[in-house]
Amino acid sequence: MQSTTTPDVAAADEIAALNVTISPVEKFQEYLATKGKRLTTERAIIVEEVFAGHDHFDAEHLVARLSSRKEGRSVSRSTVYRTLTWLEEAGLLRKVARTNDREVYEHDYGYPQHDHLICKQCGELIEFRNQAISDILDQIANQHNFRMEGHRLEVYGRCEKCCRPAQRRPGKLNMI
Amino acid sequence: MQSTTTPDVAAADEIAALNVTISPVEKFQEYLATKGKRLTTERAIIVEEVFAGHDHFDAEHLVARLSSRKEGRSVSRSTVYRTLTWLEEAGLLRKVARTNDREVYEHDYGYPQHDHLICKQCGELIEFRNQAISDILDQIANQHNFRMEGHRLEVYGRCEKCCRPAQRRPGKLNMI
DNA sequence: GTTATTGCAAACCATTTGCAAGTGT
DNA sequence: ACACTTGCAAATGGTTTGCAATAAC
Repeated sequence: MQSTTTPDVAAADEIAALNVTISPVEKFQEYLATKGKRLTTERAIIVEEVFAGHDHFDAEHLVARLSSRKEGRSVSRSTVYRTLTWLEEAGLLRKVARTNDREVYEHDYGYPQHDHLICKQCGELIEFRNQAISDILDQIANQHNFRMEGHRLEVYGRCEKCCRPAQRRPGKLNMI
Repeated sequence: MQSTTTPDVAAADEIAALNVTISPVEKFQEYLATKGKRLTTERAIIVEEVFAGHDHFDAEHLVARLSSRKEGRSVSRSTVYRTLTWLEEAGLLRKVARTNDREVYEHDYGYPQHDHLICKQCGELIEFRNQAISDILDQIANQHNFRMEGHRLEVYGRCEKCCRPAQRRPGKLNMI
């Protein structure tokens, strides 16, 4: 998993408040149907694994967790990649960053809109939410007669820990 | 080159107004010096080529323009890639998007801060500037004791042309 | 003369794809 | 039966890197 700072408690409440009427699997099922595709065992397994927590993750993480599972069927790398693509199209996931040359995904269904501060040193993703930015983007898109479908905002820099001149070993997991 | 919509005329004025005291090459030279690196002929050629216009471009574009030049020395693919990395670190360029699996660069020196609307259908990059967003980001970074060094905001969707139901052949250059 | 740099070709590596065997309806 | 899927292994393709020859100071 990606090291992650989860937002404040208020966020958790809001998540609960979101009117998630159907489960991720059902939602995916629904999307697949519109494309004449099927909800196979493998696809269901992947969706369940992905929505078991709400951490950020990349394809490799998923492959690692699914390709060697003891209980139940295991899922191949190709299928993971193929399914991630459908999940993104279905609006269940979105790519939010690129770390260590890998696309990082996170939930886009049943989870409030937000963006990230990304630490160049330790790679930590810090979530933040800001309605004003979304509003401004709507407005800008309108001005340009642009039909906005989504956005990706990555703020780069150094996180609090990595800024403090070496005390108790700041993170130095990845990146330069 | 990348298909690009240049900002309004006011922007051009503002560019001129920016107090660019030293040329990109000099600025690069300066940075290289701090790293004990040298400003070689190849590096100068690359910087000049890159700052000849202010279009968006990717490594491949540059390689194409520089590896087969008749006049003057030609520059190899490796050197182009290596130099792009230094130029980014030097603050002369920044990566603004990823199109067709390639990183897209643009000037970050002598050019006002802005972001882009990216058409998923034709790949066009439409620039827009908005001070409010920058201000909000400053504020958010502060709240998290995050030392912001830059950001990358990509707004995805369909551009005006590609939204209009097929009249005079909308762009369909790349992407899906 | 050192030390950094270039160019070439080979290596990398995340992601994609062809294809034969398998599965859902 | 028929179309969609899977898994494997091989291919892709942008980017990086090892290394011997070359250039900058």
